Amino acid sequence: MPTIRDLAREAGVGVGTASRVLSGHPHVAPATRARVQAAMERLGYRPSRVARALSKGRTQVLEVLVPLFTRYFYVEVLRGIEAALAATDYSLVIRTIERAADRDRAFADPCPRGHADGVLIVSLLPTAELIERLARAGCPAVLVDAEDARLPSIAVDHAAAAALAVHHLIALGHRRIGLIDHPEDPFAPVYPGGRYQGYRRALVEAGIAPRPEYELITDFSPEGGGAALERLLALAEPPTAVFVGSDTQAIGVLDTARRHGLRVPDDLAVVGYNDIELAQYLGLTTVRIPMREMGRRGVELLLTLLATDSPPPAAARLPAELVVRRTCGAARAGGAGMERSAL
Amino acid sequence: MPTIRDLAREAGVGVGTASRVLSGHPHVAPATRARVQAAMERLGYRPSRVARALSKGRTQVLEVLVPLFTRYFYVEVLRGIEAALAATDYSLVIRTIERAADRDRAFADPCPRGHADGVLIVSLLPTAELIERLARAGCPAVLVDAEDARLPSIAVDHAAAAALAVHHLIALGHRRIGLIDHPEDPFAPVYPGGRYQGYRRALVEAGIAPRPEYELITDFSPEGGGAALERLLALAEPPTAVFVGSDTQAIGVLDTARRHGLRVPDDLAVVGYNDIELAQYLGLTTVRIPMREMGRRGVELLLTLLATDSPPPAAARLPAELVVRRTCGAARAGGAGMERSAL
DNA sequence: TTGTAGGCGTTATCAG
DNA sequence: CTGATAACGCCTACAA
Repeated sequence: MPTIRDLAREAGVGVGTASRVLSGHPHVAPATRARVQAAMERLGYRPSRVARALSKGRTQVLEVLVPLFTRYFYVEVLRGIEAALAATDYSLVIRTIERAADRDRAFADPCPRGHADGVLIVSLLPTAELIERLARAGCPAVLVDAEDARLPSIAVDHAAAAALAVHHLIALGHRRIGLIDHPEDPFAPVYPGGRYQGYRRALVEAGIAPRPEYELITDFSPEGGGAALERLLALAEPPTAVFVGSDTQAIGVLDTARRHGLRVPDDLAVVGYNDIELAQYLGLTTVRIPMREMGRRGVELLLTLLATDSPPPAAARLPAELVVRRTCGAARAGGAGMERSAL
Repeated sequence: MPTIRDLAREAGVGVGTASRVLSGHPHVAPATRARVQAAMERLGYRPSRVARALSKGRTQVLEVLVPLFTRYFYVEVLRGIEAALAATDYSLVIRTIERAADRDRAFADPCPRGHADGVLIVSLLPTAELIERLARAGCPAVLVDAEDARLPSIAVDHAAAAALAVHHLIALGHRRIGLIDHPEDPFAPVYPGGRYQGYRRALVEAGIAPRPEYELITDFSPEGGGAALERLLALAEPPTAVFVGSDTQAIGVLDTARRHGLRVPDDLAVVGYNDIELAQYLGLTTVRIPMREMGRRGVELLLTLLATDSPPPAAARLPAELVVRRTCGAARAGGAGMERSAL
């Protein structure tokens, strides 16, 4: 592999000049520039990113810390990040945190001496130690789908989003509304009980007394959702509607309802959470969380921090949105699209 | 940020010694090693990855080129890659190729002068130019879900996998079998018509004459699948079974069938392709493609190339597997699990 | 076993 | 406008 020295020799110029044309510096004679470019072509020369990084103190790499690669939610966030980065010349290194040990390892040394100019922390709560370390290393970081007063962030008010769903069910006349939720990831208690709080708040605001037996926490899976519904149906006075903390669990809820001969939404109204792709094919009414948007905005914020000398730390909250489909019983009369019929 | 020089001074040793304990070199006196480690602790010293990379000529970074971040298939492959890498101290930089232009840009400069020690190319066919460039740069590369004689690869025989599905339908007594497939990604014609070939081959082997009007190519989406089925149903003699080139399209097929009052599998048997997570909840019979496994094996192969001096180029083919569920009409009598009932 | 010096490929500084 | 030359932080002989 030719180095910049080879390039300079080939072009008959000094390395300084060669470097200048590489970096697109202005003060180079057009003729000289052309000579160097021709030499580049001949040699098939490509500058070394690492050498450049060492010299400039910038790697042109952003790192993202994200839990559970597989989950649709995170993939969508990543997608937003990726899209926002495509236009820039930053590379993206992704680090998945699946176990608490991973978290500690990743948090032990983020960009500091590492290879990244900045970090995007998704749905994870940084430890005080990490924050301190980042600050000391002058490594900008932004939180996505998480909040901490010490760091800029792009988040969603999950309590408000959940309340949206429950208010909707109340408006449809339901008084007995169950909650089927999933536990927060143990190592990522980003919004402890956010949805639960929103659920409770909505009930209270409507003057409905919460019933503890209606509030269930189960696995983040269709099976988990189905099992929870079984328990609700076994009650002396089962709910007439359920708010499910994830569309994934809602799949199991719908399935179990159908197996019990319950008509959705007539016998049981169901509202999910997240608005995964599948939701529309199930006709699932759900709360749309702006996943890609959060990723995109997170990148924008981080790039701003990177560019600006005086980092303006900010905390933005994106709105969630209720998507009304078939399973809540409030579908608009018209438009019998595919979304109305899958279950 | 302290450098290795600060560390050496703090520990009262030379930089050489400091470097040796950092790299875990053997010839260091235990007492000296302890002193250096204590100094590391005090200073909160972290070695610079870029400096090390420049010096050693190794970045400890692997790059993966993958089309369409969003697609379940690729996410699964990435997941396999990620899992295999978690145990190592390699980082992963992901580059998504969404447009032909992206492809050219990424192919223009892979690891060569870049920041990666090796490349994983997923479901993409490298140009001759890229292969040549990789070779010249001594940058190992492996193909995942793609094949090229000049590069080691981990792939699946999509024609054989498709034949698996069609043979199954034939064995169930079907003679009129339709094909609903999606176009290969225009810039990634990895297995041109692989599924189509398998479909045709299976028919021919069973002595069934192919009917061109049964062979449809539509969008990679549920809507695309649904629309295709509409066309098949409009035929004078509609098929009694369809093999669908992706589970995503099969979702639309099932939905459309139901809307037409067709019972699946009695009136129409359906077999999908890929075995996405949702397939089990739809009771969809499908062909399981070992997505994660391909990713994992790809990494293993690449790491071997990286470690070995004499790169043993290999080409492995992983077997696909038919997953029999409800939509083909061959479900086993027992076990009425959730998978049997979602539609 | 340990310290010193040279080099990895660029960029930035500073004379010319 | 251009050409040397000193960093950048680390690793690896080589010498002690």
